[in-house]
This record gives sequence, C-alpha cells and structure tokens, in this order.
Amino acid sequence: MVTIRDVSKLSGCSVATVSRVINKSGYVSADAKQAIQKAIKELNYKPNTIARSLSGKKTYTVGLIIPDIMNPFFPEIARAIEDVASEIGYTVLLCNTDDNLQKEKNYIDVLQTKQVDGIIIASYTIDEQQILNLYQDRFPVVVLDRIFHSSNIPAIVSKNREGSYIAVKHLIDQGCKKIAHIAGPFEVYASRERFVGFEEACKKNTCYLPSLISYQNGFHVSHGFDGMNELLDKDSEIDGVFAGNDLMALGALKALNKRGISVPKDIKLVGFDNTSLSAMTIPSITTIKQPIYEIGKRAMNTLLSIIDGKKVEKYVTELDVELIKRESS
Amino acid sequence: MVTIRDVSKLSGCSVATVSRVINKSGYVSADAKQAIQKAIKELNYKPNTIARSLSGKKTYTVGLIIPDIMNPFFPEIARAIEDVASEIGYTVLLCNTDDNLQKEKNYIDVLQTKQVDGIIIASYTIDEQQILNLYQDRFPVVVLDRIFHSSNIPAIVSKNREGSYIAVKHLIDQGCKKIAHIAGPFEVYASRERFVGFEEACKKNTCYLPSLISYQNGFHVSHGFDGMNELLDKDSEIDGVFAGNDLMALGALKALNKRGISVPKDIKLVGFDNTSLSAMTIPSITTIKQPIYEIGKRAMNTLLSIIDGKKVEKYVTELDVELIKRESS
DNA sequence: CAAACATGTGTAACCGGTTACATACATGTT
DNA sequence: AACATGTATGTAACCGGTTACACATGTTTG
Repeated sequence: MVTIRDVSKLSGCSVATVSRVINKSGYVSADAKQAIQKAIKELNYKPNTIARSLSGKKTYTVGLIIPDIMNPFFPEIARAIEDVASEIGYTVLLCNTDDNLQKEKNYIDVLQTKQVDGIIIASYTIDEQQILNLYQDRFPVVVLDRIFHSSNIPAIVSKNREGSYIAVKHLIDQGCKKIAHIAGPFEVYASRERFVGFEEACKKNTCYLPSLISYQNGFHVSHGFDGMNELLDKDSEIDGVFAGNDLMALGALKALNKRGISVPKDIKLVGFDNTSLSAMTIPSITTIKQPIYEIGKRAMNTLLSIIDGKKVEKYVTELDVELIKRESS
Repeated sequence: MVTIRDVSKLSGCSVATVSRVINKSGYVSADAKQAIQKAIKELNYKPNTIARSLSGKKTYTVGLIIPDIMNPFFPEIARAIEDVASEIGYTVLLCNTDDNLQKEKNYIDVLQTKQVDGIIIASYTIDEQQILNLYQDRFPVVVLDRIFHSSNIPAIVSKNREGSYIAVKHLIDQGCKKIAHIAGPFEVYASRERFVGFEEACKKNTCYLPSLISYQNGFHVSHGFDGMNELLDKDSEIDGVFAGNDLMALGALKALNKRGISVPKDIKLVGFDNTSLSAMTIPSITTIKQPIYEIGKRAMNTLLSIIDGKKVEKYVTELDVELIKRESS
C-alpha cells in the first residue's frame, strides 16, 4: 500500500506539506505542489480513509436503519439518500432491522463504534429512549415517517391526514355514498394519521360509520385482501374504499376481483403511497402520492446540516401529498 | 470518548492486557480478566472500530455495487447479503451506479480507500478490466448474475437457459402453437442467455420463427408493452408469450388487456424472475423463479470465504430455476 | 529600521487500537 | 543445578493519516 510517507519521500517534501496539498489547506508553494502532485500520480496514491477518519474524527459515512429493504417504500428512500450522499462523497450503510428491537439496538451500537457521522432511522417500533439517547449525546439523527412529539428530534413526514382527506373527497366527488377504510396497524404513525384523516373527512362529509372500517395488524397485500372481504361481508352497499396503502389496495382489488365486483364500476378504490406497483396493476390504482424520494432527500440533507453543526430551524418537515388519478376510481 | 487507556487505568492493567481480554487472545489471568471486564462495564467502553481497522487491516465491511436498488430484483439481493453479513458482524455499503461506468469506477475507488474487505458487484455494463484489476490485486470480489468466461472471477448466476426452456415447454404443454418472446437488452448476460434458451427450446419443439421475437433495449414495463404490441401487429396468431422478465410480462399483460385479448384464454403468458410483483397482478403471472435470495446469500458466503483466504473450488455457481404456475397460463 | 504580518516548510505528537518483544515467575525435566 | 516450557504482563512501536507548533524567510507598515 502506498502511503503519504512514500509520496513525501518521492516528492522530497514533508508529510505535512503533502497533507496540505491533498486537503488544500494552509500555505504551499507552487513548486512543492507540483512535485507532490506528480509523485501522487506516479505512485497512484490514494489517501487511506480509515487513517483519515481516525485522526480527523469524520468517516463520511451515514447509517440507514429501516425495517426491510424489500418493503417497496424503502428502496426509493434508500436511493434518494444514497444519491445525495454519493454526490458529496458520503457512503451509506444499509441496516435492516425487521422492526426488531434487539436488532435496532445492536445496529445503533455498531454504527456508533463504526463512528458513522449520522444515522437516519425509519422504524415503527424503535424505543423512543434509544433515539433520545443518541440525540442527547449530540449524535446526528433524523427520523423518517414518524414524529416524536415529546422531543425535538428532526423528522421528515408527509401530510398523511391531508392525504386521507383528499382521498375521501375524491371518492365523494366520484359519486361514492358509502366509503370504507382499510386501516393499517396503529403502532405505525402513518397508519394512525391516515385513519384520523379518514375519520375527519367522513365526519365533515357525513359518511362516517364505525362499521365501515377494517382494522388490520399489518399492511401487506394479504391484509388488504382480508380487510376487503371483512368489509364486504359486513356491508354490501359499500361503493368506495380507501386503503391505508397501495399494497392493501392491491389486496382489496384482488378480493373484489375474486367476487366479480368490478372496479371502478361497482366500487371505487384509492390507495396511498404511489409506489410503482400502483401504476402497474390492472386496473391501475388511484392513489395519494407521497413524495418518497423527496422524503429521503430531505432527510439526508437535514442530517448533513446537523453533521455540519448548522442549527436546525425546523424540527418537523411535513411534505405535501397529491392525488394521482388512475383507473380504479 | 472512552478509550482502551481509560479502561487500562481504571482496571490497573496495561492496554495490552485489556486488548487481550477484548479479543480473547493470549494469556490473561482470571483476576485481570475480571477487573478489566468490570472496568469495561463501568465505563460503558466500546472499542473504536476505526482504530481497530487501521491497525488490524480489516474493516468488517463489504461493498455492494448494483445498478439501482429501485429495480425489484435488487432489494432481495441486498437483503440476503445484509442478512448474512449482519449475522457475523459485517456491515454493507450500498452503492447504486445506474450502470454508469464513471460511477462504477468511482465507487470501486471509494470502496478501496475505505478499505472494505470485499466487493459484490452486480453490473451489466462494468468494464471487465476493472474487475480483473481488483481480482489480480487479490482484492476479494464476487460477481452476480453474470459470468466472465475469460477469467476465474467467482460468479453466482441462475440457470437462465434452462429457465427459458422450462417456460417454453410449459406453454407448449398448455397447448400453445405459436410462441413469441420479448427479449431484454443483449448487453445483459441474463437476457442473452434467456434468448438462447428460448431459441433452443423452439428449435427442439419446432415452433421457432425469427419474426416471433421482439428485441427490446431495456427491461421495464414499457418495453414489455411496446414489445407485445409490436408482436401482435406482426402476427395475430400468437397464442403464447414468454417475456424476458416479470416487468416486461406485466407490460405485455397491459398491452393485451388494452386490446381486449384475454389472458390466459386467448394468449398464455410467462415471465421470469418471480419478483413479488408477478404474484400481485390480475391475473397473476406464471413465471420462472430465480432463487434471488439464494443468489445473494451464496454471493456473500463466497465473498466471505475469499476474505478468509479459503481456496474457492467452484468459480461459477449456477442455481436451479423453477416454474411457478399462476393464472396467466 | 524594527515590529508586525504573510508565506512556506518540517518535526513530532496524536487519533485508538494491535501486537512484537522483553521480562518474570512457576513448574517440570534431565 | 541447569534448562526448557507454560503462564502472565507491560512497554513501545506501528497502522496512515492530521495538525499544533517551531522556525525561516520575505514583505509591509509605522
């Protein structure tokens, strides 16, 4: 391995001067600079990041803690974060935790001993105290898709309540009289918010009936499928369905399909998230678009501000959502 | 930050002894061990991984270079790799390159200066010489979903040709007389192999016609859509379609749907990959299952063997594929 | 003309671990 | 008694960078 001392020797300058050239810091004469650059090229010298990190205290690496990269929400988040990161020479450590407390705890430890410069956390289950500990140790953290109201932990979320409202309003505009909701698990912040938004919209538009809600303990296709069947068994007059996310909307679509109920003729359907999936189904699913990429991007930018010691002025960033009208409504 | 010298002071032992306790190496008396463990606990000491890496030459980190985590093939790969990695205390750096040579080159540099212990590369475009350079520098590398026949670079692939054969055979068994193929870009190893497999199967079963192939320069939904339309315009008697992957199969399904052609009644359809998508469509898509998770797992295990200096006996691992019969055929 | 300041460079300590080597003592062997 | 071996521990060099500090020289400035 070529080291800075090799460059120092070949160029006839001291390691300090070489370091100054590499980092464009301090005073260096034109002659020295040239000799050193020549030596660097000749030896194909690349500074060792590990050594740099050890003395410089910065690793230019951030940790991304998510439940599962296979959940279609997260690849886009990861991509956004990595895009911002790579542009300025940062790298991203990928950590899947399956919403398992032990794994989360473990990864937070690992990331700290690896001296990452900051962590972005998207987790539904994580112990608030965990994050608070980091935060109080002045360890840069940003939270995604979740808000801790009791503290000032920077968070990026989208306007879930408003999204639900828009969804219900759209269904009403399309002529629906009896709108049902398939709600995701209440441990998840976004599910709660979407549920509350649905309730608010219904109350305001007098179509609220508690029986028209199916509470699910997960948010995958099967939960949408089960939820839809449950709702149809309870009430045959439903003509509009708002699913808590696209996966559940797809499940609902499958259930309706199986029963020979036509979408959008008999029942209109709206999902949430605008994952690529929702455009791919037949019929394609109307959905509320969360700016997923933007969430990731903002999260990373916020984290970088914190790492750079800038004062964060806005602890909670709420991003706008948008109706994407497709064939299902 | 608590350092090993703090532990040394508090326990009354030297740093060498503390290090021995941490690493369970060399001789340490029971007394010393106890005192040191007590001190570690009291100070909540965690060894600094950076310092460790600098002197120990190992970072317990691997790089994963992929085109795009948003392509549904890769989250599962990433997940598999991360699962194996985390189990033995390794972490994974995520690198998206968009099949862009410059980004690939850059990331390989970055990963080397970050002293990762090895790299897993899934790239269609990457310069063979790049990888060869790494390989010849004895830098641990494993390649996914691609084979370099001219060298001994360890690779994990699935049996693409055989998969095509199985797909065509299945369509014939279902009564198809005229089977078309929507082929992905030929720069991609898997596309070529699937195309060749299709050709072989057709020749053996006398249904091969060059006109029944649509060559696409990408493998997304839109390419399947376009390919299907192209084929239907050319020949209206097609009764079976084998798409080069699930995304294109979905595109084909959309095109058929738009034309009012019923699947599977009028035309039977088979995809490739068994991404979660293929089970979600309506009708669900029959596909050839690649053991994606297994590919990732094997890749990581192979990489670990190389890192540990074990002799790799099998340079190319080919994994079995399997027909997943669904509604589209 | 001396003081103040800008420019340029090198030495050596430091970051926080690992480990080669020196040393010391107890026990077993011949 | 002399020597080899196993156990236990500490000192200091080392990994490959950064940087505080010392020092030298040239240029302003009052």
